[in-house]
Amino acid sequence: MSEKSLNFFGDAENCPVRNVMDRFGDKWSTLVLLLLEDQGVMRFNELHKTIKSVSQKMLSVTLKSLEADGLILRKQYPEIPPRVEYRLSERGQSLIPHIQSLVAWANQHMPEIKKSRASYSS
Amino acid sequence: MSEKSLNFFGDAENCPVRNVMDRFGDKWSTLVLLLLEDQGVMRFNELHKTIKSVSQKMLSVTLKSLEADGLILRKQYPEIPPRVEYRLSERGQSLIPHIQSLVAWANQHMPEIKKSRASYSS
DNA sequence: TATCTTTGCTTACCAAAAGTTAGTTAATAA
DNA sequence: TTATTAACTAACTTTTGGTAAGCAAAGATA
Repeated sequence: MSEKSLNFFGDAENCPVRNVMDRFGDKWSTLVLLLLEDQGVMRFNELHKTIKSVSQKMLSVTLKSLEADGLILRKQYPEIPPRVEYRLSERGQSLIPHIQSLVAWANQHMPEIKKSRASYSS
Repeated sequence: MSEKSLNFFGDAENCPVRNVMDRFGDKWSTLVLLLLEDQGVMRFNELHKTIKSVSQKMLSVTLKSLEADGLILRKQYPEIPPRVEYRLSERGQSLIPHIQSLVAWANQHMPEIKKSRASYSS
């Protein structure tokens, strides 16, 4: 890092860190990606039932933006009632290990972090 | 993954993915961590000047929560005007590589992602 | 024939969270 | 008298996400 990269910190538009976090810092994106990685192909309602706390609205917003970014693929069958399947794209696949490493770190450190948090307020 | 881990998706409190994203999905945390990794020790105003777009309020909120989680260390000198120094803790250090790998991925794929986004709307 | 069911959404409305801006503080040195 | 530093506060705006309702079209049910 240093030198060149530092310039980015000031500039929101071109900052690589902002680019990551603006994209994956939302409430559901990473969850959907990891779930699709785990399950392969899923329909809308399967996702909805598995991630119990997501609303229909937010699920469809999340899926749409993941599709727009080319991270997942959407396949719609011309049937009624409708059938739509979602799966990871190659690009999405390539992202998974990085998310997983972050999640692994969190799993390992969360107990200590929670302790720190608790003692901080006192 | 599979089996056991899947249960977490439904349950916000214990979901490891939510734990990560609730913590680092905010606008400034990762930026501050990477900057401190790069610079070692920084005072409040140095951070503020380097990350030009952050407001004083959000910078202090961010620093406080990073400190509460034990990811950074704060050293205050009993002077006026005040002098406060921030640096990464060991725990914070251990997180850095994971963030960097995510940022590296983003740098590599952002051009394509932006193309996808642009063509999606049409 | 009428209405209910199914799926994958969309829309309008609302509350809460996050972020912005401007103003305040306190001791000292210039 | 003014600038300095690292905050904090209040008032305000923006963003995010949730709720509840509705829709479309075909097939099943009564």
